[in-house]
Amino acid sequence: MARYEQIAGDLRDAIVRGEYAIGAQLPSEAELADRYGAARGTIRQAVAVLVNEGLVGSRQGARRIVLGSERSQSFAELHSFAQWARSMGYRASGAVVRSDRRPCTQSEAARLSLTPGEEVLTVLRLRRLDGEPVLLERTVYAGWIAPAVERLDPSCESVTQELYDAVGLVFAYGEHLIDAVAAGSEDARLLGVRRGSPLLRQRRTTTSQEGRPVECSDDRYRAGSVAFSIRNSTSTNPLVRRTGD
Amino acid sequence: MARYEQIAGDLRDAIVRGEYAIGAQLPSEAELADRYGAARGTIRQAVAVLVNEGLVGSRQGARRIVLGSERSQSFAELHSFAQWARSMGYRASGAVVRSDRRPCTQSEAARLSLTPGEEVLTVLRLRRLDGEPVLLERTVYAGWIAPAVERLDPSCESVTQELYDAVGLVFAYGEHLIDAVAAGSEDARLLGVRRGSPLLRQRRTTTSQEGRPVECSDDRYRAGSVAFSIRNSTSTNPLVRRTGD
DNA sequence: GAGTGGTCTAGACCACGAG
DNA sequence: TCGTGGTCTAGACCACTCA
Repeated sequence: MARYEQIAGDLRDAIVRGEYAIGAQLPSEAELADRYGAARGTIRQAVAVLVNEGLVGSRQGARRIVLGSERSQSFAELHSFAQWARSMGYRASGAVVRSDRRPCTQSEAARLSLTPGEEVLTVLRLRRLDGEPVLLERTVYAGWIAPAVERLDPSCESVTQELYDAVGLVFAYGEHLIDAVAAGSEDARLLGVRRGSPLLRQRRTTTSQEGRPVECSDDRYRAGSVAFSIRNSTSTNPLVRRTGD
Repeated sequence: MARYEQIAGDLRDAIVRGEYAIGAQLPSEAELADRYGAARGTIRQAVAVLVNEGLVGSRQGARRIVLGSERSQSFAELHSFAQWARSMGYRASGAVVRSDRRPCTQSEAARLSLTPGEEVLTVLRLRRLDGEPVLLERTVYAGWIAPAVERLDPSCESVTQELYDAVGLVFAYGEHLIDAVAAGSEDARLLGVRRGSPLLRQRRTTTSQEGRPVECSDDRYRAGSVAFSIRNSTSTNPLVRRTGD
């Protein structure tokens, strides 16, 4: 592990332990450099990690301050519902409801960098948390990955994990659009809610390490089962409002 | 403007103009350093901006690649509905429906770093986009900022802007919890939707530059009016799933 | 093995904040 | 005014990817 990661971890632990209260000042860069025997650049890199996590606030001229003390999830595995569930202590399961090959639409072609009409694989998957249905995924896979997806166990726990094991595919980058929709009749039936009741929708496009679009998906969570959490600051802001589209 | 910001802007423009296609490689750091006459560190800082925006992907050992080409919003003003609306070409308006002082609850005390029972100001505000009601804000302000909030014009366009002008307060940091809920009867009446219809809810806590909690709010968007957009990668991941709470 | 990005150092100057 | 974080440089070594 890199030196700056160790230092970041050390500082994070101190914050989580409550050694620095919320609103309290962190030591200056010079002092930290001294304490850890590292160059100022390394210290800055370490503190930048905490700033990105939203635990620490930073402004030119003033000492850095502690903003929060809650340890967030390990971020590395957002795309895997199963891995997230496990880390939260839930038992995740899933089942393929339907699976079809068909030519892609215009908009799918654009989102997956395909030529219109090229074949894609669509999969409807129901995901459960401790047996409770919470998520309905309507996923469109690019044709080139379709065979590997079709070979998967329909009730496998983690598609992400299985695809990595099978063909070394890593879901590296994602774009997400989050809004609320009313449950359609199929949604309602499978998720066990009333038609028209609120669902949290996450439309995403996932890309491989090489920048190749792999899948796009319309995921619908039962209301009350899951929320998305984001931390930000005026300077670094991952969250963008968009008009519904 | 800093040198690295200029370079980042230059590269971003080139990507947006399509000079680098999606999936294409960016020039190496050495080449960019040469081209811009800057040190490698400065180039790295510039490229890091694009990586954070999700436009560019980066892995050790391989050339950086272009992931997307859509210009995201200027991020600096997330907390201001009005400023976001203006930048999107909409006309924002707002009106205070109700405003009350009362002792804070236990959970509000925790979220705003107050002592239980301390007085807070609660404001119910309806926000419109081009005249259409789209957002209902139920905001709880810490007592120390309440007087400034009460002096505001009830129909002022941007609370953020007005508070900055009036008392120099900057909303610097935020924590957000996003989920979907059914419209209650008050929600339905004010937003002009049916009771029980889906709303996108954003619960947030906002903090001043000094790390002092200012307000927490329950914001509900009419479905279809707005979506939240997020870009991420396996290494830098601002988005965290949480169980509904 | 060559090229590339990731880490780290040591030092400089500047812009901003707080007292 | 002085301490602090923000920017920038120049050079070094390492880990990784890819042909």
